[in-house]
Amino acid sequence: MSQSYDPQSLERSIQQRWQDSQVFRAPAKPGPNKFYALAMFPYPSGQLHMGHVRNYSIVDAIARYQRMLGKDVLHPMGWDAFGLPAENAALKNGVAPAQWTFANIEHMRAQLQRLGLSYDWSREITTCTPEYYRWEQWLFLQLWKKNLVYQKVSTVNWDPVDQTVLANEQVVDGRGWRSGALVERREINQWFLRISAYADELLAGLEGLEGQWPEQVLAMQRNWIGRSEGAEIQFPLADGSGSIKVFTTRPDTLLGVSYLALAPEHPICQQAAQHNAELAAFLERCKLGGVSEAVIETQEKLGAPLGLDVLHPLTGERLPVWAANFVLMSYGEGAVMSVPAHDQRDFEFARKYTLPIKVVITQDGEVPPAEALTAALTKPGILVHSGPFDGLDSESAKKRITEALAARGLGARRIQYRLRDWGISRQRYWGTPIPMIHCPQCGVLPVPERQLPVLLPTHYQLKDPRSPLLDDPEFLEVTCPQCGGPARRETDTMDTFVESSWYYARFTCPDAQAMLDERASHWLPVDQYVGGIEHAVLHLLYARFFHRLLRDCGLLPRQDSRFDEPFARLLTQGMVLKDGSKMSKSKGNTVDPQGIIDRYGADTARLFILFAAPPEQSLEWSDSAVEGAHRFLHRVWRLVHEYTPPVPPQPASLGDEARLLRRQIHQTIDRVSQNLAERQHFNVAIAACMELSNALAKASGRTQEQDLSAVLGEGLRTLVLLLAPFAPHLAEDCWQHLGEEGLVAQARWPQVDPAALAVDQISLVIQINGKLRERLEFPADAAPAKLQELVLQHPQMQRHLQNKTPAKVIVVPNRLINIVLP
RNA sequence: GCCCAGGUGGCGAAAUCGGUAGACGCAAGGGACUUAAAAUCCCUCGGCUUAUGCCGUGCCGGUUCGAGUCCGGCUCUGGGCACCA
Repeated sequence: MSQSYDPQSLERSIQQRWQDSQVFRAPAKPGPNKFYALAMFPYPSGQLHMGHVRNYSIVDAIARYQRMLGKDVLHPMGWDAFGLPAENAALKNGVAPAQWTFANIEHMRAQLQRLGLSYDWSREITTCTPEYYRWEQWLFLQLWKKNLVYQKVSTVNWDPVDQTVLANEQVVDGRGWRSGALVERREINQWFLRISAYADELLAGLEGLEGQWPEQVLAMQRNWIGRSEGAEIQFPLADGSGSIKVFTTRPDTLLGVSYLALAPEHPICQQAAQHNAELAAFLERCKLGGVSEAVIETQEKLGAPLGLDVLHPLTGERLPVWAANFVLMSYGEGAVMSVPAHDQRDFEFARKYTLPIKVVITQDGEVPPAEALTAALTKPGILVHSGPFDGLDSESAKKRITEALAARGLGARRIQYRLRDWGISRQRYWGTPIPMIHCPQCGVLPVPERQLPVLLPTHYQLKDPRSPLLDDPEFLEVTCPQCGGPARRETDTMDTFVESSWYYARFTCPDAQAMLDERASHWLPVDQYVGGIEHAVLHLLYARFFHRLLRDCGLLPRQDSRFDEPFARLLTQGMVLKDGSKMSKSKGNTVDPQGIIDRYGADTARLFILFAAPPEQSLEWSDSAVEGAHRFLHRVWRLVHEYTPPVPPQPASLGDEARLLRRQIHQTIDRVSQNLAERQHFNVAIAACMELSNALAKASGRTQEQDLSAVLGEGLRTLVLLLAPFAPHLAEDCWQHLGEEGLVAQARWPQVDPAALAVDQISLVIQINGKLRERLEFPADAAPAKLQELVLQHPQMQRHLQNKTPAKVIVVPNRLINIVLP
C-alpha cells in the first residue's frame, strides 16, 4: 500500500493519462448510440466561480456515465466571448477588450482543465473570433433575403450625460450607473429578427418537450409567448379624422368601456400634444426612467386626457381618450379599451381620475352600483346593461359582439402574442458587426457575401462608453456595392444572445467551411443540456428559434422530427448560495473554487457540489461539508488500497452476511443508475455510494472468510465504477490498484444481478387508524389475503385490536397494512 | 406590477406513484487510541418531566383509511420580465 491519498499529484498524473490516451475525443461521425452532453458555455469573466463548477460537474457526471454505457459521447466546451464586461474592463483598466477577453480565456481554460472535466478540447469555440461570427453575419444576410430581418424604431435607455445607450442593468433607480444622470427613453432605428413569425411553432414545439424539460420552464416559455385570443376593435375619432385600434381579450365587456388609454408614444398622443401644452408636459414626464417592463409596471400609474373623444363602435357614445404611462407601445396596438368595472388596473385608474365605471357582467344576477365596488369584477359571467347582448354568458358574448363589430367593419377576431420581435441591435463596440451598408443613393443594402466577414477592429483603446466604430473612418467608409459611390457601414453590433443561439450546433463541426455541415445532423440534437434557471426564457427561446432558422436555411434536415428541437432534455440547475444569498463580489461572500481545488483537489470540489443538494435546487455553500466530502474520498481510497487484489472467485454458496452484503451492492447499482439516468439526483446517488462504502468497511476486517473477501472485492470494484462519474481521478487510481486493465473512464457500467436482490422475508409496517403501531416480519411470497389473516392473528396485534372487528383493512403490498377500527 | 419556483431537525438534505418523516452528510456531545494533539474508530443526536405514549414537514382550512406529497387561501424567500450573461 502506498503512503496516503494525495489528490494533487494523483489528479495530475491521471489527467496526464487521459490526455495521452485522448479518451474524450469525440468521433466526427458517431455510431448509432450517440450522446451529446452540453453545459451552457461561460462568459469569460476571468475567474471560474462556483456556479460554473456546479454546472460542469453535473454535465461531466452525465457524460462520463453515458460513456460507460458504451455510447459515443460529444462533450465540448467554448466561450461566449462578446459582451459588455469586456468594455467595462477596458474603460476601467485601459486594456483592449480583445486582449482582456483572450487572457481570461487562457486562465479559465487552465482552471477547467484542472477540474478534470471530460471535454473534447479539440472542438473549442470562441465566439469573438471571425471564424465564428462570420457565419452569424452570413445567416443575417440569408434572413435579410427571407424578410426575417427588418429595421424599426424602438425605445432605448438614453444617458444624456454620457451620450450613450444603456443596458437595463446599467440603469439603477432611474439613473445612469456611471454618470448618475436621470435616464430618458429615446426612440432610435434598430434591427429586429422576426421571431413573431415563429410564435405558433415555438409554442407548439413545447408539447414535444413535455417530460424532458422542467415543467416550470415550459410554463414560463408558454407565458412568455403569451398567445391570447380576442378581438381588435376600431373606435372612430369623434371628429371623423380616423380611428384608434385596440386589442382586447374581453370583447364581452365592450359595453362597459368608459375611456381609451394610449401609450405615451402612440402617434395620436404625439399629435394631440402639438396643441396641448399640458399633455406635452405629461408625455415629456413619461420619457423619464428606464425601458424595462419591471420599471414600467411598478411605477405610479399616471394619465392625462388628450382632449379628444372617440365614438363607441356599437352605441356611438362619446368616450374620452387618455394617455397612460402603463400602456406599452410594444404590445398589441399600444392602445387599450378601459373597462374599470371588470379590470383591476382600469378600476384603479378610473377611481384616481374619477372616470365613469359601468358594470356589464354579473356573477349571480345582482348588479352592484359602481360606487359600491371595492375592486374590479374580473371573472366571466352573464352580460347586463349590454342592450341586445343581455343574458349571454361571457364566452358566447365575445363571439356575438365580435361578429356585430365585424358586420360594421369595426372589428375582427384576432390572435395576439405577447412575444415581440427580437431587437438585436446594440449601439456597442464589442459584438458581431451587423453586415449592412447605408448608401445615400441606394438606401440600406446587405454587405455582399464574398466580402464577409465584416471584421471587428480590435486595436482600440476605449476612452468613453461611446462605440469607437462611430469615429473610425477605416471601418465606417465603404463603397456602395450597388452604385459604387461612397457609403457608410452599419455600426450597430449584435446582441450577444445571437452567438449563444447556435453554438450548440457549431460544436458538432467547429472547423466547417460553412455555418454547419453534415456532421450537425450526425450529432444533433443535444441529448442533455444543463444550465442555470435564469436562462429559462430568453436564451432557451432564442436558441429554439435559431434552430428553426438553421433548418429553414437548409442547414439541418427538414423532414425529420429528430431535428425539431435543439435540446432533447434540459436540466436547470439552481444557484450556489453563501449565507442564504447569491455569491457576489459586492456582497463579499464569494468562495473561490481555485482555493478549494488547491486545498482538497478537484474530486472533492466536484463531489461536494453534487452531494450538497439536488441539481435543480439552490445550493448552500458549507466549508465543513467540503471537509466531509474530502474525508469520504480519503476513506474510499484507504478502503481500496488496504485490499489486496486479485479478487478471489466467489464460492457457489454464500453465508448470510456475504449474501446480505452482495444484495446491498446490487441495490446500490440500481439506486445509483436510476439517480444518474432518470432522476438526476446526484446527491442521492452519492449517498447510496456512501452507504455501500460504510457496509464494505465493516466487512473489510474479515477478509479471512473467503466468501466475504470475494464479495468485498466485488463491492470495491463496483464502488469504484459507481464513483467514476463523480470523483473520476480517485476512481482511476483505485481501478488501477484493483488490477484492472485500461481506464475506468472507458470501463462498462456495472449490471444489477436480479438474483442478488431476492429476499425471503419482508418487514411490514402495521398501522391502526393510520398510526404506526408495529413492524412485523412475514414471508415475502404471502398473498394479500393471507397476509391480512396472519396480521390479525398475530399475538403482538391482540392488544391493539381489543377484540374489535376491523371496519376495513388496507393492504399495500411490500409496504404496510392499515387496520381501521370503528 | 406580472410570470415561475421553493419553505422538512442546530445545518445541507432524503422520502421515485398518496403509504414507516428525517436515509446520507455536516455540526454538536460522550467514549476509544495517544505522553499530548491531529488523524482515525465507536456511541448518542426532531421536540415533549418517565414512553409499547403524544406532538412535529412555513401558516390557516379541506379531501382521504392514510397528506411533506393532492385541493383552496395566506405568508416569506428566490429566479425571470425582452440591452447582464
